[in-house]
Amino acid sequence: MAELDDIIHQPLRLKIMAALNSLPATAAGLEFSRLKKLTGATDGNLGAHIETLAKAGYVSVEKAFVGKKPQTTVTATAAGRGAFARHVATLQEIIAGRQG
Amino acid sequence: MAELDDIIHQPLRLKIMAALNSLPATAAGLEFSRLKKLTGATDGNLGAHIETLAKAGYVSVEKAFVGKKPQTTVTATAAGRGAFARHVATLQEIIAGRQG
DNA sequence: CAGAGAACTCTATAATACAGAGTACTCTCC
DNA sequence: GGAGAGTACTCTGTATTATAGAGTTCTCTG
Repeated sequence: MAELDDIIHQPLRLKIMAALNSLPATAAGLEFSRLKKLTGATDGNLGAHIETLAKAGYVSVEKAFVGKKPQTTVTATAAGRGAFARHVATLQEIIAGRQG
Repeated sequence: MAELDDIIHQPLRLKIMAALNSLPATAAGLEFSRLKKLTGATDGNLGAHIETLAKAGYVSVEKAFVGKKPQTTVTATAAGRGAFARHVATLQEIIAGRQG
């Protein structure tokens, strides 16, 4: 049976990747605060999971200042989009109950 | 954002539930050894996860003797089928990136 | 200066997952 | 009858992880 990607499988990270993936590849990404609202995660938790994804090379993180406030923007990398697509395909295979 | 079912989300348990769910509701279920082959899990691991699913009321476990060998058959309960269906729906919602 | 907002890092706890060893019972083969 | 294998565990130990929450740094506003 096909193997799931542990990095992506975690619920919060799955949500993050899905949210980023739903954007066109040319889009800028999502800001920290937007992801926080979408996922309902706490600051610390979200930051930790973004780091896990970044370490895996699935997202890139850009820090900038908007006005004088810090703003972190998270974008899915090509590798991240690929891994997400494969993960979803694997999920669908499992869900369909293809046995073998 | 919708919440995933922790019991079902674990990869091995997801595979078990998917395999059981792919059978018609009238079917007898799957034997321990068949599930072991399908999932690639070890005996102990598989037993433990079946117990977790059974405790949650998602599967029922029947022990019988076939010839003189013990045979354990695992069947999805109505609750289990419902929870699995909801879980899959939630997954699909997340994957589709519906934001909000 | 006090307070608030952004985006953390760090710490501590609690829950898992998983492998592997060991157990109990039964069958087959010599 | 004894050795070895198969089924389906239970138990133990380790290692990873998730998560909350506290504390930190910087900046702006009143």
